This record gives sequence, structure tokens and C-alpha cells, in this order.
Amino acid sequence: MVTKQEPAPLTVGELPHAVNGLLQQISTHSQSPTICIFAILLLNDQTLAKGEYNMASTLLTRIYNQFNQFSKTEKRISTYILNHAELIPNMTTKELALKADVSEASVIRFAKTIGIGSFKTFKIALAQELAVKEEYITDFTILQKKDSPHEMFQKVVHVNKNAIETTKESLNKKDLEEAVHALKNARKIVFYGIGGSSIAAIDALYKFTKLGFQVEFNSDFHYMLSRVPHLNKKDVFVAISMSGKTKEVLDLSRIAQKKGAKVIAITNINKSPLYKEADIRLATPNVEEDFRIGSITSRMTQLTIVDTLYICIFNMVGEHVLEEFQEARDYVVKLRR
Amino acid sequence: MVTKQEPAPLTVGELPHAVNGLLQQISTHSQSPTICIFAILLLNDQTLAKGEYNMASTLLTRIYNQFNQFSKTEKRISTYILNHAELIPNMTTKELALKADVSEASVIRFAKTIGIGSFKTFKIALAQELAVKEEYITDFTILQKKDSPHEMFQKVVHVNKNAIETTKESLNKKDLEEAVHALKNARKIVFYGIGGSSIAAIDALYKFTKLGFQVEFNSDFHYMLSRVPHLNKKDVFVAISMSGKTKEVLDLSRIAQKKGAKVIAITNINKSPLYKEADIRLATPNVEEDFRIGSITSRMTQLTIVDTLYICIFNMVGEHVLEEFQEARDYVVKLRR
DNA sequence: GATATTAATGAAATTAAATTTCATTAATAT
DNA sequence: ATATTAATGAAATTTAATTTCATTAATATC
Repeated sequence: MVTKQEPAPLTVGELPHAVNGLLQQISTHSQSPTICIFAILLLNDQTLAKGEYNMASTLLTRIYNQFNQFSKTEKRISTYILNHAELIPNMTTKELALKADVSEASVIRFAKTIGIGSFKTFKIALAQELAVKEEYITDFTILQKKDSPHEMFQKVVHVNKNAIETTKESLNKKDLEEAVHALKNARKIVFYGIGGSSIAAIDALYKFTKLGFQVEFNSDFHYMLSRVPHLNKKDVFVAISMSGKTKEVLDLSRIAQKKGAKVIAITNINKSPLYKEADIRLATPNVEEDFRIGSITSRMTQLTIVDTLYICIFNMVGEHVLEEFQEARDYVVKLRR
Repeated sequence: MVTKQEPAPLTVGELPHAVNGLLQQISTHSQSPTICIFAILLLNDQTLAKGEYNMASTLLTRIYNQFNQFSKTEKRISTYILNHAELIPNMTTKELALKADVSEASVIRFAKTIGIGSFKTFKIALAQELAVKEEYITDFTILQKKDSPHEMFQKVVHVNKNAIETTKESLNKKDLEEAVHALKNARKIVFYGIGGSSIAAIDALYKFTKLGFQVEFNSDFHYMLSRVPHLNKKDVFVAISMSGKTKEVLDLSRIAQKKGAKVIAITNINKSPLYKEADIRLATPNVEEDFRIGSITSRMTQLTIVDTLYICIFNMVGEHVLEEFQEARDYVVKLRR
């Protein structure tokens, strides 16, 4: 096996030249940068020479390393902090005291014990430290009976963001391009989804209406049964189903296909019938969900894909369509006067 | 009184020279730095090139972009913040008020103007933003004409995640608890939203139906005009409007309130009529969106709040309701055999 | 083992900081 | 010119953090 050669770190003397080159690239490729925030990590060999000492470690590392030297009250506090780090910056001393089953004064003392002048400063320092961490420390995926509404809110934010991020893992570049191409040239676009997936269908309907496309969606399956047979090879049928096994979605997809329409499926990457049979597959990830709660995160992945399709078409069609839309809105405003 | 001159931002051409000078200073004063992390904020006028669209922006960018719409007091505060961003997280309202030569109340108001629920939260959000070290050469918030579908997909993922995250900055803990309490004890819950906000209304309708609540939503405003007057003080009306100025939403909210129903608003934190008049405000952040593209990210924030309400109520009501729902689903499956 | 001293701890009081309220002034609409 | 609305700062109130004080626990000394 060939070992990857580690990049040699820059010396201080090489810095101006290297940074200059980077800035030239920015200047070249960004005519009018809005904001460009970047940090440069200058990592030097951290094997310390004789007489040198490591003066820095992260806050959480310090808490973890000093755990055994803590009193039992300090241990309770640090255990809670280490397990719920992301929640701490928005907590009061009272809230943390309650959660850790200690007094507020102990919380204040703990901040001082760990080397921070005040709990307020501790929270800000922790917030900054967590902002640069790529993974979460707090296990946000477990919903607990005793969670406060705010804690549940934090968890919802986390799992929704995570779901959207995992869409990157499932969606195929080429499939997306094919879908965009098919939609762009469609005479008519019909969307269909049931239950939670109907949210994405309605959202798509709304967005593509704004883009000026001839679109259709109705939650009434029987009504759709009388509409879909009128599709032809110039049309696109967008089937949205997390599982890919929803009977009504499958039935309509098959009819549309029989009529020559291109069937785009927004469905989980797996071996479902819809996944197998669709002409174009926009794969959503298999986000694991407690079946009791029902689908929340998967809807976010569907909506992100719908957003992407909309943005892609919008970018192609350009501002002309927008102008028409704006005219309509202005007209409505006028009518109200 | 002498007006303070606004800081002129660096042009791209001036960057290499300025950074070079900074690096020389580092080289001179640090013989063997272990870690040296710094960030450079380059604020520029967001004059977009033809074919470019703005999909979202950071806190400091928001402040910078909205600068011209600020009152003179707001301008003083934002000027100070933009010039001393790193200092703000550790300042009190009094300190910032003194530095900016405004009142403390104005500082509190400014945080709300910029879309953050409190000054305390503003400080934490700013601290986190400043701590982020990710190196952006491509600005994920700017949509460019030449972007491929995959690149646009990456951008959509980024701004949608970011929008959900910023919901933490605006939603107030206490408001959430009040809303959860009101919903839990409601005899009937009516949802209403128009356009993009109707997606969140439909999603809420679907979720609270599953929880066993008596719920209602219809996109037909006139139909709702005949339904809402039948509400009473045991009921809850959930108004969903990003801007908080949508006439139909306002009208229905006022009728509901007149009938004694509790009005919960899911709306942007600002001075809109809906925000002022609602009994309970679930504040969504002012995610800055290019009006030409329309609201994408704000819908994600609304849906996240709806998810949170659902999860909170679900957690309280317990699995009992789920069993009833599961029975209904099993029954449907049986009917198909 | 008893006693004295020190440390840990929580309740309560105090202080600090944030936020809201109220009155005044400025800006805008009619 | 007048009325209305918005902006603003001072002051009051509320929230949150911190300090103080008394009690209990742990440790050291005899």
C-alpha cells in the first residue's frame, strides 16, 4: 500500500508568498466577492522541544481530563456539560443547576474551577469552541420524555439539518442533470405524493407554477386516475414517495409511463418498486426515523430536492419568468387599492 | 455633532498588500508559533453580477446589507459592530451603548431588528459565526449563472441547513413553552397561511390530525371567513406568515382574537402587524432571500417550528395516540386485502 | 476516637445585565 | 398646520449571575 505523503507545513517565512497566491486566486475568480471569511491554520510540528509546554487545549478536553480531580458535585456538572455541550450556551445557571441536580452557586464555582472567569464567559467560549467542531457532542437523536420544549427544538433542528446534509450522500449528479433536463423541456409536469410526501408535491406545484410551467397535482387519487392517462411523451410525471412502495403512487407512475411520459421518482435509495421502475431516480437517503414519530426528516430531504430542481430551472429560465410573476403580484396589489 | 465616517472596505486589489503587512507583523513577533488562527472579514458591497442571485447571508452580512435601511441610531450601532465584531460577544448592553453613543434600549431593539430574539442570543450567534474556520473560496450563498446542477444542489443544501440553524437565534424559549401549552389544551386548532406559508400550514394540519386533534385548514380565504367566527376561547388559531403583513392572515387572526381564540403567529421577528398583535409569537429568523427567487429557506424555518410543536405535543400525549393511529393504518391495510 | 480546621455545598441575598415601559421628540402622512 | 406613527432615551422592572452566609462534610491533628 502506498502511504499518502503528508503535506509539509509552511514555515513562517513562506507565509506571505503562499497567502499572496491564494488571494490572487480569489481576486481572479471572484469579481465582486460579497463576504469571504477564511482562517488560516498555521500548524507547526507539535512535538515540543525541551522546555516547551503545551499551553492550549480545548475547554471540553480540559473538563474531561480533569474529571477525576473533581468533587462529586463538579463531576455531576461536568458530566452534564460533556453530554449536552450544545445546549449549554443557551442555558441559565438555574437551568443547568436543575439539570445537573446541583446549586446555582456550584455552577458558578465550576466555571471558575475550569479556568473561566464567569459562567457567562464560559458559555461564550463553549459556543465558539463548538462552532468549529464538525460533529455534535450532544446526542440529539434521542427524544426523552423529560425533555423541555427547548431541548426538543434543539433536537429537531439537529436532525433536520442532518437529514438535509445526508441528501448529498444519496443524490447522484447525473440523475439530477437528467431530471433538470427533462423538466426544462416538459410540456406539462404532474406531481403526486401521499401523506407527508404530498407536502413536497404541493411545494413543487407552487414553485413550478411560479416558473410558468403547466403543472398539476391533486391529492384525490381518483381524480388523478382520470388525468394521468392524458399525458404523453412530452410530459413529466414526478412521483414522490419515501418508501417507493405506495400503491397509488406506483399505479399512477405506471400509467404515466405507459403513456410515454418520463417518470421522475423522488424516493429513498433502495430496491423499492418505484425506485426500480422510474425513468429517472432522485434518491433521498434512508434517514432512520422512529416509526412512531412518523416522517419528518425525510420530508426535508424531499423538499431540498424540490428546491434544487426549482433553483436549477430558475437559473436556466432566467429573470424573464420572474418579471411575469412580479407583474401578476403588482396587479393584485393594484386591485386592492 | 460630528458624524462618524463610515469605514471604507478594502477592495480586492488592496487585499494582498494589507494581508502581507499583517503577516509580516506575525513573523516579526512570533518566532515559532504553534497555532495562530485569525480571520479576516472582507465586507464588500453586494453588487451582484448579472445572472447572480443571493440565497442567504450571514449575520454580519445582513447587518452590512441592511445598513442603508437603518435609522441613524441603528447605523451607529451596526457601524460599531462591524468594526469591532470580535469584541461584541463579551460586551454588555451598557458597554455597547456607550461605545456606539446610543441608549441601551436601542441596542436591545437593534438585535431584534436584525432578526435575533435577544441581545444575549445575538452575542452567542456572533461568537459562533466568528469562530467558524471553514475556508470558503466558493460563496455558497451566491447562485451563479454558470453553476452546474450539482453545484446548485450543494448550495441549496448549505442555505437550507443554515436557515434551520438560524431558527435557534430567533425562537424564544418561553414563547415555545406557551405555544405548546396552548396547543395541548386546545379544543380545536385552525391553521392558516398563504403561498409558501401554506406548505407549513398543511404540514401542521397533517401532523396534528395524527395526534388526534380537531384541526382545520383551507386555502380558500372566503371559506375560512365563514369558519373562523365560530372559534371561541378554547380554540387556537395558528397564523403562518413570513412577512407578518399578509392581509388575509391578518384579517383571520383578528377575527379569531375577537372571538377569544388564542392566536399563535409563526412569523419573522420584526415589527409587522401580525408580530405585534399575536398572543403568542413563534419567531422565525429574518433569513435574507433574493426576492426574485422567492422564499425557500424561510419555509424551512417554518417547518422546523411546526416539527418542534408536533414533537413536543407528541412527547406529552404519549404513545396512546400513536396506537390509535396505528390501528387506523392497520385497518386500511386490511381493507386492501 | 475526639476535636479542630478546612473544604464543599446550597439557600438566600445582592449585584449585574437585559429587557420592558413610559414619556418625549422626530418623522411622516393627511 | 395638524394628526398620527415611529424612533429614542430614561427609568423601572425583570432576569440572570454572582456573592455571602450558614450548614454539613471531609480531613488533619492530637
